[in-house]
Amino acid sequence: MKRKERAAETEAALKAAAKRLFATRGYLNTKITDITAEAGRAAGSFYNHFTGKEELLEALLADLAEASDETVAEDGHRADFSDPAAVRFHVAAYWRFFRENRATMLALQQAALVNETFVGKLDEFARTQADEIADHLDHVARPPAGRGVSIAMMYALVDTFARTYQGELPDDEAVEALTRFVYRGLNGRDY
Amino acid sequence: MKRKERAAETEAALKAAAKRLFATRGYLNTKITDITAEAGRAAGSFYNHFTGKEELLEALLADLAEASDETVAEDGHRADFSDPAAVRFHVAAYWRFFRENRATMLALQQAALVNETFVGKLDEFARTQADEIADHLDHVARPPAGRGVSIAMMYALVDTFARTYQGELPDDEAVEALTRFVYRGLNGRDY
DNA sequence: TGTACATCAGTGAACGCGCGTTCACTGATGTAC
DNA sequence: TGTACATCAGTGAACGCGCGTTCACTGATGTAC
Repeated sequence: MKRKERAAETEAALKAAAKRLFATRGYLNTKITDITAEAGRAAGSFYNHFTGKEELLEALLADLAEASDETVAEDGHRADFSDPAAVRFHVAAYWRFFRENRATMLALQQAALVNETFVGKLDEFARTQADEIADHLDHVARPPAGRGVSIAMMYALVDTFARTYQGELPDDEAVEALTRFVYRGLNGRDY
Repeated sequence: MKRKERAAETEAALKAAAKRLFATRGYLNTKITDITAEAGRAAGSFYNHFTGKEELLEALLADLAEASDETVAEDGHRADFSDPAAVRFHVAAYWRFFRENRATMLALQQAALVNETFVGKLDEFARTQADEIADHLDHVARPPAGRGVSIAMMYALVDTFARTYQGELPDDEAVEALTRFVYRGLNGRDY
Protein backbone atom coordinates (compact mmCIF):
# COMPACT_ATOMS: atom_id res chain seq x y z
CA MET A 1 0.00 0.00 0.00
CA LYS A 2 2.88 2.38 -0.55
CA ARG A 3 1.13 3.94 -3.50
CA LYS A 4 -1.89 5.17 -1.56
CA GLU A 5 0.36 6.51 1.15
CA ARG A 6 2.36 8.46 -1.34
CA ALA A 7 -0.80 9.87 -2.90
CA ALA A 8 -2.16 10.80 0.52
CA GLU A 9 1.09 12.55 1.36
CA THR A 10 0.98 14.58 -1.80
CA GLU A 11 -2.63 15.50 -1.26
CA ALA A 12 -1.87 16.62 2.26
CA ALA A 13 1.13 18.59 1.04
CA LEU A 14 -1.03 20.36 -1.53
CA LYS A 15 -3.67 21.24 1.07
CA ALA A 16 -1.06 22.49 3.52
CA ALA A 17 0.66 24.56 0.83
CA ALA A 18 -2.68 26.01 -0.24
CA LYS A 19 -3.53 27.03 3.32
CA ARG A 20 -0.21 28.78 3.72
CA LEU A 21 -0.66 30.68 0.47
CA PHE A 22 -4.33 31.48 1.10
CA ALA A 23 -3.37 32.97 4.45
CA THR A 24 -0.64 35.17 3.04
CA ARG A 25 -1.63 36.22 -0.46
CA GLY A 26 -5.29 35.18 -0.42
CA TYR A 27 -7.35 32.64 -2.32
CA LEU A 28 -7.91 34.74 -5.42
CA ASN A 29 -4.26 35.70 -5.77
CA THR A 30 -3.06 32.13 -5.50
CA LYS A 31 -2.48 30.26 -8.79
CA ILE A 32 -2.65 26.51 -9.01
CA THR A 33 0.97 26.49 -10.08
CA ASP A 34 1.82 28.51 -6.96
CA ILE A 35 0.31 25.76 -4.86
CA THR A 36 2.15 22.94 -6.59
CA ALA A 37 5.42 24.88 -6.43
CA GLU A 38 4.94 25.62 -2.71
CA ALA A 39 4.19 21.94 -2.15
CA GLY A 40 7.25 20.94 -4.15
CA ARG A 41 5.34 18.99 -6.80
CA ALA A 42 4.88 19.26 -10.53
CA ALA A 43 1.97 21.25 -11.90
CA GLY A 44 0.26 18.23 -13.42
CA SER A 45 0.23 16.42 -10.08
CA PHE A 46 -2.50 18.72 -8.83
CA TYR A 47 -5.11 17.15 -11.08
CA ASN A 48 -4.53 13.68 -9.69
CA HIS A 49 -6.13 14.98 -6.50
CA PHE A 50 -8.47 17.84 -7.32
CA THR A 51 -10.37 18.96 -10.38
CA GLY A 52 -9.47 22.55 -9.61
CA LYS A 53 -8.97 25.15 -6.90
CA GLU A 54 -12.65 25.00 -5.97
CA GLU A 55 -12.52 21.33 -5.12
CA LEU A 56 -9.42 21.86 -3.03
CA LEU A 57 -11.21 24.56 -1.07
CA GLU A 58 -14.15 22.23 -0.54
CA ALA A 59 -11.76 19.68 0.91
CA LEU A 60 -10.43 22.33 3.30
CA LEU A 61 -14.00 23.19 4.26
CA ALA A 62 -14.74 19.57 5.02
CA ASP A 63 -11.74 19.48 7.38
CA LEU A 64 -12.98 22.67 8.98
CA ALA A 65 -16.46 21.28 9.58
CA GLU A 66 -14.97 18.61 11.83
CA ALA A 67 -13.00 21.17 13.81
CA SER A 68 -16.17 23.23 14.18
CA ASP A 69 -18.15 20.33 15.61
CA GLU A 70 -15.56 19.76 18.32
CA THR A 71 -15.82 23.36 19.45
CA VAL A 72 -19.47 23.02 20.35
CA ALA A 73 -18.85 19.93 22.44
CA GLU A 74 -16.19 21.66 24.55
CA ASP A 75 -16.87 21.65 28.25
CA GLY A 76 -17.63 24.80 30.10
CA HIS A 77 -20.35 25.42 27.53
CA ARG A 78 -22.82 27.95 28.91
CA ALA A 79 -26.05 28.32 27.00
CA ASP A 80 -27.68 31.41 28.49
CA PHE A 81 -26.70 34.79 27.09
CA SER A 82 -28.20 36.64 30.03
CA ASP A 83 -25.08 35.34 31.78
CA PRO A 84 -21.91 37.29 30.85
CA ALA A 85 -19.82 34.14 31.24
CA ALA A 86 -21.86 32.42 28.55
CA VAL A 87 -21.34 35.30 26.14
CA ARG A 88 -17.64 35.35 26.89
CA PHE A 89 -17.41 31.61 26.38
CA HIS A 90 -18.90 31.80 22.92
CA VAL A 91 -16.97 34.86 21.87
CA ALA A 92 -13.74 33.24 22.99
CA ALA A 93 -14.61 29.98 21.24
CA TYR A 94 -15.30 31.76 17.95
CA TRP A 95 -12.14 33.80 18.28
CA ARG A 96 -10.11 30.65 18.79
CA PHE A 97 -11.88 28.84 15.98
CA PHE A 98 -11.15 31.71 13.66
CA ARG A 99 -7.50 31.87 14.61
CA GLU A 100 -7.07 28.16 13.92
CA ASN A 101 -8.95 28.24 10.65
CA ARG A 102 -8.11 31.69 9.43
CA ALA A 103 -6.75 30.59 6.04
CA THR A 104 -9.83 28.58 5.15
CA MET A 105 -12.27 31.16 6.43
CA LEU A 106 -10.65 33.97 4.48
CA ALA A 107 -10.47 31.78 1.39
CA LEU A 108 -14.15 30.92 1.66
CA GLN A 109 -15.13 34.56 1.83
CA GLN A 110 -13.02 35.39 -1.19
CA ALA A 111 -14.31 32.44 -3.17
CA ALA A 112 -17.86 33.56 -2.45
CA LEU A 113 -17.18 36.79 -4.33
CA VAL A 114 -16.52 34.97 -7.54
CA ASN A 115 -18.44 31.73 -7.31
CA GLU A 116 -22.09 31.23 -6.45
CA THR A 117 -21.46 27.80 -4.96
CA PHE A 118 -19.40 29.31 -2.19
CA VAL A 119 -21.96 31.99 -1.47
CA GLY A 120 -24.19 29.07 -0.55
CA LYS A 121 -21.51 27.45 1.60
CA LEU A 122 -20.81 30.71 3.41
CA ASP A 123 -24.50 31.29 4.09
CA GLU A 124 -24.84 27.75 5.29
CA PHE A 125 -21.94 28.17 7.65
CA ALA A 126 -23.41 31.35 9.11
CA ARG A 127 -26.81 29.71 9.42
CA THR A 128 -25.33 26.74 11.26
CA GLN A 129 -23.60 29.04 13.71
CA ALA A 130 -26.80 31.02 14.22
CA ASP A 131 -28.94 27.93 14.78
CA GLU A 132 -26.59 26.61 17.40
CA ILE A 133 -27.02 29.68 19.57
CA ALA A 134 -30.59 30.68 18.74
CA ASP A 135 -31.95 29.23 21.98
CA HIS A 136 -29.28 31.00 24.02
CA LEU A 137 -31.51 34.07 23.87
CA ASP A 138 -34.36 32.32 25.73
CA HIS A 139 -33.55 34.07 28.99
CA VAL A 140 -32.63 37.40 27.49
CA ALA A 141 -35.48 39.58 28.72
CA ARG A 142 -35.32 42.45 26.21
CA PRO A 143 -33.31 41.61 23.11
CA PRO A 144 -32.53 44.57 20.81
CA ALA A 145 -34.63 43.16 17.96
CA GLY A 146 -36.25 39.92 16.87
CA ARG A 147 -34.33 36.75 17.58
CA GLY A 148 -32.95 36.31 14.06
CA VAL A 149 -31.86 39.91 13.67
CA SER A 150 -30.32 40.01 17.13
CA ILE A 151 -28.23 36.94 16.41
CA ALA A 152 -27.30 38.30 12.99
CA MET A 153 -26.01 41.52 14.52
CA MET A 154 -24.01 39.65 17.09
CA TYR A 155 -22.55 37.41 14.43
CA ALA A 156 -21.74 40.27 12.05
CA LEU A 157 -19.87 42.04 14.82
CA VAL A 158 -17.85 39.13 16.16
CA ASP A 159 -17.01 37.66 12.77
CA THR A 160 -15.98 40.93 11.15
CA PHE A 161 -14.02 42.02 14.18
CA ALA A 162 -12.10 38.73 14.16
CA ARG A 163 -11.41 39.01 10.44
CA THR A 164 -10.17 42.55 10.79
CA TYR A 165 -8.31 42.77 14.07
CA GLN A 166 -7.15 39.28 14.93
CA GLY A 167 -3.40 39.43 15.22
CA GLU A 168 -3.40 43.19 15.67
CA LEU A 169 -5.00 43.22 19.08
CA PRO A 170 -4.13 41.00 22.08
CA ASP A 171 -6.54 38.07 22.18
CA ASP A 172 -7.90 38.68 25.64
CA GLU A 173 -8.39 42.40 25.08
CA ALA A 174 -10.38 41.65 21.93
CA VAL A 175 -12.46 38.98 23.62
CA GLU A 176 -13.21 41.25 26.59
CA ALA A 177 -14.23 44.15 24.36
CA LEU A 178 -16.47 41.98 22.21
CA THR A 179 -18.00 40.28 25.20
CA ARG A 180 -18.89 43.58 26.81
CA PHE A 181 -20.32 45.06 23.64
CA VAL A 182 -22.34 41.97 22.77
CA TYR A 183 -23.60 41.39 26.30
CA ARG A 184 -24.76 44.96 26.55
CA GLY A 185 -26.26 44.91 23.07
CA LEU A 186 -28.27 41.80 23.79
CA ASN A 187 -29.35 42.52 27.36
CA GLY A 188 -29.53 46.29 27.54
CA ARG A 189 -27.56 46.44 30.74
CA ASP A 190 -24.00 46.15 31.98
CA TYR A 191 -22.49 43.46 34.18
CA MET B 1 -16.13 72.14 -27.78
CA LYS B 2 -18.19 69.25 -29.08
CA ARG B 3 -15.23 66.92 -28.82
CA LYS B 4 -14.76 67.30 -25.09
CA GLU B 5 -18.48 66.90 -24.56
CA ARG B 6 -18.49 63.69 -26.48
CA ALA B 7 -15.52 62.38 -24.51
CA ALA B 8 -17.16 63.36 -21.24
CA GLU B 9 -20.34 61.56 -22.24
CA THR B 10 -18.46 58.39 -23.05
CA GLU B 11 -16.55 58.55 -19.81
CA ALA B 12 -19.76 59.01 -17.87
CA ALA B 13 -21.37 56.14 -19.77
CA LEU B 14 -18.45 53.88 -18.91
CA LYS B 15 -18.64 54.79 -15.23
CA ALA B 16 -22.38 54.27 -15.11
CA ALA B 17 -22.10 50.94 -16.89
CA ALA B 18 -19.35 49.85 -14.52
CA LYS B 19 -21.44 50.72 -11.48
CA ARG B 20 -24.36 48.71 -12.80
CA LEU B 21 -22.18 45.69 -13.45
CA PHE B 22 -20.25 46.00 -10.19
CA ALA B 23 -23.54 46.00 -8.32
CA THR B 24 -24.88 42.91 -10.04
CA ARG B 25 -21.96 40.62 -10.82
CA GLY B 26 -19.27 42.29 -8.71
CA TYR B 27 -16.01 44.07 -9.46
CA LEU B 28 -13.89 40.96 -9.88
CA ASN B 29 -16.33 39.24 -12.20
CA THR B 30 -16.64 42.24 -14.48
CA LYS B 31 -14.38 42.28 -17.54
CA ILE B 32 -13.34 45.49 -19.22
CA THR B 33 -15.09 44.31 -22.36
CA ASP B 34 -18.25 43.77 -20.31
CA ILE B 35 -18.13 47.41 -19.31
CA THR B 36 -17.62 48.73 -22.82
CA ALA B 37 -20.36 46.46 -24.14
CA GLU B 38 -22.77 47.57 -21.40
CA ALA B 39 -21.91 51.18 -22.21
CA GLY B 40 -22.42 50.55 -25.91
CA ARG B 41 -18.86 51.46 -26.95
CA ALA B 42 -15.99 49.65 -28.58
CA ALA B 43 -13.45 47.89 -26.42
CA GLY B 44 -10.62 50.18 -27.43
CA SER B 45 -12.54 53.24 -26.34
CA PHE B 46 -12.01 52.34 -22.71
CA TYR B 47 -8.33 53.24 -22.85
CA ASN B 48 -9.00 56.75 -24.02
CA HIS B 49 -10.39 57.37 -20.54
CA PHE B 50 -8.79 54.98 -18.07
CA THR B 51 -5.57 53.00 -17.97
CA GLY B 52 -7.45 50.04 -16.55
CA LYS B 53 -10.22 48.87 -14.24
CA GLU B 54 -8.31 50.15 -11.22
CA GLU B 55 -8.26 53.71 -12.46
CA LEU B 56 -11.96 53.55 -13.22
CA LEU B 57 -12.62 52.44 -9.67
CA GLU B 58 -10.50 55.29 -8.37
CA ALA B 59 -12.65 57.68 -10.36
CA LEU B 60 -15.75 56.18 -8.76
CA LEU B 61 -14.14 56.55 -5.36
CA ALA B 62 -13.45 60.21 -6.01
CA ASP B 63 -17.14 60.72 -6.82
CA LEU B 64 -18.04 58.92 -3.64
CA ALA B 65 -15.79 61.09 -1.50
CA GLU B 66 -17.85 64.11 -2.49
CA ALA B 67 -21.09 62.37 -1.58
CA SER B 68 -19.56 61.40 1.75
CA ASP B 69 -18.63 64.97 2.62
CA GLU B 70 -22.17 66.14 2.10
CA THR B 71 -23.49 63.57 4.54
CA VAL B 72 -21.52 65.01 7.42
CA ALA B 73 -22.80 68.49 6.77
CA GLU B 74 -26.45 67.39 6.88
CA ASP B 75 -28.54 69.18 9.44
CA GLY B 76 -29.92 67.43 12.43
CA HIS B 77 -26.37 66.28 13.14
CA ARG B 78 -26.15 65.17 16.76
CA ALA B 79 -22.66 64.67 18.10
CA ASP B 80 -23.20 62.93 21.45
CA PHE B 81 -23.57 59.17 21.50
CA SER B 82 -24.96 59.17 25.02
CA ASP B 83 -28.07 60.46 23.25
CA PRO B 84 -29.99 57.71 21.40
CA ALA B 85 -31.08 60.22 18.76
CA ALA B 86 -27.45 60.92 17.90
CA VAL B 87 -26.71 57.22 17.47
CA ARG B 88 -29.81 56.79 15.34
CA PHE B 89 -28.86 59.78 13.22
CA HIS B 90 -25.45 58.35 12.40
CA VAL B 91 -26.66 54.83 11.83
CA ALA B 92 -29.36 56.10 9.48
CA ALA B 93 -26.88 58.33 7.65
CA TYR B 94 -24.48 55.46 7.08
CA TRP B 95 -27.30 53.18 5.98
CA ARG B 96 -28.43 55.77 3.45
CA PHE B 97 -24.90 56.45 2.29
CA PHE B 98 -24.35 52.76 1.76
CA ARG B 99 -27.55 52.32 -0.18
CA GLU B 100 -26.65 55.16 -2.51
CA ASN B 101 -23.09 54.02 -3.02
CA ARG B 102 -23.50 50.29 -2.76
CA ALA B 103 -21.87 49.47 -6.11
CA THR B 104 -18.72 51.43 -5.36
CA MET B 105 -18.44 50.23 -1.78
CA LEU B 106 -18.76 46.59 -2.75
CA ALA B 107 -16.30 47.09 -5.59
CA LEU B 108 -13.78 48.69 -3.25
CA GLN B 109 -13.95 45.79 -0.84
CA GLN B 110 -13.46 43.30 -3.65
CA ALA B 111 -10.61 45.24 -5.18
CA ALA B 112 -8.89 45.30 -1.80
CA LEU B 113 -8.69 41.51 -1.87
CA VAL B 114 -6.55 41.53 -4.96
CA ASN B 115 -4.73 44.83 -4.92
CA GLU B 116 -2.71 46.39 -2.12
CA THR B 117 -3.51 49.92 -3.25
CA PHE B 118 -7.16 49.42 -2.47
CA VAL B 119 -6.44 47.91 0.92
CA GLY B 120 -4.97 51.31 1.68
CA LYS B 121 -7.98 53.15 0.30
CA LEU B 122 -10.37 50.98 2.28
CA ASP B 123 -8.42 51.50 5.49
CA GLU B 124 -8.30 55.19 4.83
CA PHE B 125 -12.04 55.31 4.32
CA ALA B 126 -12.67 53.46 7.58
CA ARG B 127 -10.22 55.72 9.40
CA THR B 128 -11.92 58.83 8.07
CA GLN B 129 -15.28 57.59 9.27
CA ALA B 130 -13.83 56.72 12.66
CA ASP B 131 -12.11 60.09 13.09
CA GLU B 132 -15.30 61.94 12.34
CA ILE B 133 -17.11 60.33 15.22
CA ALA B 134 -14.27 59.80 17.69
CA ASP B 135 -15.30 62.77 19.81
CA HIS B 136 -18.91 61.61 19.89
CA LEU B 137 -17.88 59.31 22.73
CA ASP B 138 -16.86 62.23 24.96
CA HIS B 139 -20.03 62.01 27.03
CA VAL B 140 -20.30 58.26 27.04
CA ALA B 141 -19.59 57.46 30.66
CA ARG B 142 -18.55 53.81 30.44
CA PRO B 143 -17.60 52.75 26.90
CA PRO B 144 -17.15 49.01 26.40
CA ALA B 145 -13.44 49.37 25.63
CA GLY B 146 -10.91 52.04 24.70
CA ARG B 147 -12.11 54.72 22.34
CA GLY B 148 -10.51 53.26 19.22
CA VAL B 149 -11.70 49.74 19.85
CA SER B 150 -15.20 50.89 20.76
CA ILE B 151 -15.53 52.81 17.51
CA ALA B 152 -14.05 49.93 15.57
CA MET B 153 -16.66 47.54 16.97
CA MET B 154 -19.46 49.93 16.18
CA TYR B 155 -18.17 50.40 12.67
CA ALA B 156 -17.64 46.67 12.05
CA LEU B 157 -21.21 46.00 13.09
CA VAL B 158 -22.94 48.73 11.13
CA ASP B 159 -20.87 48.34 7.99
CA THR B 160 -21.10 44.55 7.81
CA PHE B 161 -24.79 44.56 8.63
CA ALA B 162 -25.44 47.04 5.83
CA ARG B 163 -23.38 45.00 3.38
CA THR B 164 -25.18 41.83 4.29
CA TYR B 165 -28.79 42.73 4.94
CA GLN B 166 -29.50 45.92 3.05
CA GLY B 167 -32.32 45.18 0.68
CA GLU B 168 -33.37 42.08 2.61
CA LEU B 169 -34.65 43.92 5.66
CA PRO B 170 -36.89 47.01 5.74
CA ASP B 171 -34.72 50.08 6.17
CA ASP B 172 -36.32 51.36 9.35
CA GLU B 173 -36.33 47.98 11.02
CA ALA B 174 -32.62 47.61 10.31
CA VAL B 175 -31.83 51.12 11.52
CA GLU B 176 -33.81 50.63 14.72
CA ALA B 177 -32.16 47.30 15.47
CA LEU B 178 -28.67 48.67 14.86
CA THR B 179 -29.36 51.80 16.84
CA ARG B 180 -30.53 49.82 19.84
CA PHE B 181 -27.62 47.39 19.71
CA VAL B 182 -25.02 50.09 19.25
CA TYR B 183 -26.49 52.44 21.84
CA ARG B 184 -26.56 49.66 24.40
CA GLY B 185 -23.10 48.46 23.46
CA LEU B 186 -21.60 51.89 23.89
CA ASN B 187 -23.49 53.08 26.94
CA GLY B 188 -24.22 49.90 28.86
CA ARG B 189 -27.86 50.81 29.36
CA ASP B 190 -31.10 50.90 27.44
CA TYR B 191 -33.15 53.92 26.44
C1' DT C 1 -16.30 82.49 -45.79
C1' DG C 2 -13.73 78.78 -47.87
C1' DT C 3 -10.09 75.44 -48.25
C1' DA C 4 -6.48 72.43 -46.65
C1' DC C 5 -4.59 70.22 -42.99
C1' DA C 6 -4.24 68.63 -38.04
C1' DT C 7 -6.14 66.59 -34.20
C1' DC C 8 -9.15 63.93 -31.67
C1' DA C 9 -12.75 60.32 -30.05
C1' DG C 10 -14.16 56.21 -31.28
C1' DT C 11 -13.82 51.49 -33.71
C1' DG C 12 -12.95 46.57 -33.74
C1' DA C 13 -9.90 43.10 -35.49
C1' DA C 14 -5.63 41.20 -34.11
C1' DC C 15 -2.04 40.26 -30.98
C1' DG C 16 0.03 38.23 -27.00
C1' DC C 17 0.47 37.15 -22.03
C1' DG C 18 -0.74 34.43 -18.12
C1' DC C 19 -2.34 30.52 -16.45
C1' DG C 20 -5.28 26.41 -16.29
C1' DT C 21 -5.19 21.97 -18.12
C1' DT C 22 -3.58 18.05 -20.87
C1' DC C 23 -0.80 14.23 -22.07
C1' DA C 24 3.04 11.33 -23.40
C1' DC C 25 6.56 9.70 -20.61
C1' DT C 26 9.22 7.73 -16.36
C1' DG C 27 10.09 4.92 -12.54
C1' DA C 28 8.12 2.61 -8.77
C1' DT C 29 4.69 -0.46 -6.91
C1' DG C 30 1.36 -4.04 -7.33
C1' DT C 31 -0.47 -8.43 -9.55
C1' DA C 32 -0.66 -12.85 -12.12
C1' DC C 33 1.25 -17.11 -13.04
C1' DT D 1 10.67 -16.97 -5.44
C1' DG D 2 11.11 -15.13 -10.02
C1' DT D 3 9.56 -13.07 -14.24
C1' DA D 4 6.54 -10.44 -17.19
C1' DC D 5 3.09 -7.27 -17.43
C1' DA D 6 -0.30 -3.78 -15.59
C1' DT D 7 -1.27 0.05 -13.01
C1' DC D 8 -0.47 4.10 -10.68
C1' DA D 9 1.59 8.65 -8.85
C1' DG D 10 4.21 11.99 -10.40
C1' DT D 11 6.61 14.95 -14.11
C1' DG D 12 7.00 19.06 -16.94
C1' DA D 13 6.81 20.67 -21.61
C1' DA D 14 3.28 22.08 -24.65
C1' DC D 15 -1.19 23.57 -25.82
C1' DG D 16 -4.99 26.71 -25.92
C1' DC D 17 -8.53 29.77 -23.92
C1' DG D 18 -9.88 34.14 -22.12
C1' DC D 19 -9.16 38.59 -21.82
C1' DG D 20 -6.42 42.85 -21.52
C1' DT D 21 -4.32 45.88 -24.60
C1' DT D 22 -2.73 47.76 -29.02
C1' DC D 23 -3.01 50.04 -33.33
C1' DA D 24 -4.14 51.22 -38.07
C1' DC D 25 -8.18 53.22 -39.68
C1' DT D 26 -12.55 56.30 -40.01
C1' DG D 27 -15.24 60.28 -39.74
C1' DA D 28 -16.06 64.37 -37.29
C1' DT D 29 -14.40 68.57 -35.21
C1' DG D 30 -11.10 72.16 -34.69
C1' DT D 31 -7.44 75.39 -36.57
C1' DA D 32 -4.64 78.18 -39.81
C1' DC D 33 -4.45 81.17 -43.51
